[in-house]
Amino acid sequence: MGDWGLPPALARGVADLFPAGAADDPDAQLAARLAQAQATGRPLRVKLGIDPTGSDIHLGHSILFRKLRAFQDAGHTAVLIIGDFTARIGDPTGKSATRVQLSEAEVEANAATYLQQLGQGQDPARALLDFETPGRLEVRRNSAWLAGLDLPRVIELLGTATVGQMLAKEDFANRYGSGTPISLHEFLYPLLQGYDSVAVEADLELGGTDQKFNVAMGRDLQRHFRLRPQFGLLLPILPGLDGVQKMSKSLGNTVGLAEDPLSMYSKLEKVPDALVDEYLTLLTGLDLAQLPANPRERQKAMALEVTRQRHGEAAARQAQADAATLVAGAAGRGAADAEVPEASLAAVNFPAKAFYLLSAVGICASSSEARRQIQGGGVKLDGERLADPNQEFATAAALEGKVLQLGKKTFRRLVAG
RNA sequence: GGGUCGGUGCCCGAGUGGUUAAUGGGGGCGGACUGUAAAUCCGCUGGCUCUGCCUACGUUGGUUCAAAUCCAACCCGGCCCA
Repeated sequence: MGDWGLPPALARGVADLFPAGAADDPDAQLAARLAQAQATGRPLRVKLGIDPTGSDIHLGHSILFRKLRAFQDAGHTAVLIIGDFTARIGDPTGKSATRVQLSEAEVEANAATYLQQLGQGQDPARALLDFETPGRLEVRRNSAWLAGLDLPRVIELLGTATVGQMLAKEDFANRYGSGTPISLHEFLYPLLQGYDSVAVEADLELGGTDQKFNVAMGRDLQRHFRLRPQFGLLLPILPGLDGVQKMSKSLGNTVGLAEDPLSMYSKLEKVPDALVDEYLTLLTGLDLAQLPANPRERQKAMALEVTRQRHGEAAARQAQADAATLVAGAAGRGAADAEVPEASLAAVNFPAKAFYLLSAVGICASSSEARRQIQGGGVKLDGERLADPNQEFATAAALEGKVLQLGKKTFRRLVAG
């Protein structure tokens, strides 16, 4: 990755930037366009679209928001597009199957959660985006212009792309090649995303590297509608905690922004060594050269910094200390001192057998699973291994205040209703 | 619309009348080891307050003492043809 002629805060972690033509051409070189914006006093409109298809934002998404924030801080306008309409089609990118379509209500609820997690109405010091400074943020919903498109307009859009172009797109090509169904409406998705760029008159669109096709489509459409085509600035796809696949909720390898400090820290401090520097680059502003060379120390530094961004210095330090205590195996007293999520005994009917307790308290997904975990030796109560799934607890009083542990990293302090 | 092949547990994928929650692999979880990791080894991987009872092989019916396995209709998909 070069510096692309951009200031460090904007250039950090960039995977691709296009077009990249003559250095002094503000239509072909982002650095030149930035200079032009500076000179004319007209900030750039930086577009980032998110489809509210899930309920949580995770670190994989956050790298895009961080970049958007960097543009805000440089004085530009972030145009955050809530894909409330496109979410109902589903972006076929990266999908091996047609996405399930969502209802309007689901989409709305997700959108609200997203904004909250991005920092709307939250402490500005920990907010991901700048919601405060006037002129730095526009939040738009694409149903505003997409829901009312009439058929002639849709046909016009469809006429700007060819089947060949669509099938050249990797995801479609794979699916077509392997005989997996592709619905026609999925071809519409890139066009609609591109049309968003037309509607908001974007100067620049941010996206993951997998968005190149869609971002390029935006340029084509803007040209078609006689607008100045946007730049595309692409960031790497953040690998998930497994270090192999991209971070994605459905793969269960995510760290959510809404997670508590302890679980955030403990997940991050054990990412594969090979990933640590990438996480540092994409998720923090730390100078890699200044960090200790020892991989374990780098993991900790990364985990601490990411947790700090979200939860503040004190909470992050506490999480680090707690994580050390918990994992040291001192589950008994040690864990009792640490910050352990609580689990209510209110829903438990006594007398309760051990396996039932585990599921009733929510630490295991089912009582059968709980039974297996106990039999597998993975469950401890106040540091003592439970051996018998059928062990009975007569009353809640006998359990209150104790810490139930599953494996090495799942703890629940039992509290009365 | 016609022909043909196919729809199995989180995923892939065996299984074609009868010990069975259903071979194997992946993934996941747990144990040992370790740097809280990786690699390796071991165990588990439908549900239920469970020494038993439920629900499962696209859907619905049917044939059988007995079906994921046979029959029918329907739904969904791939490919070829139109």
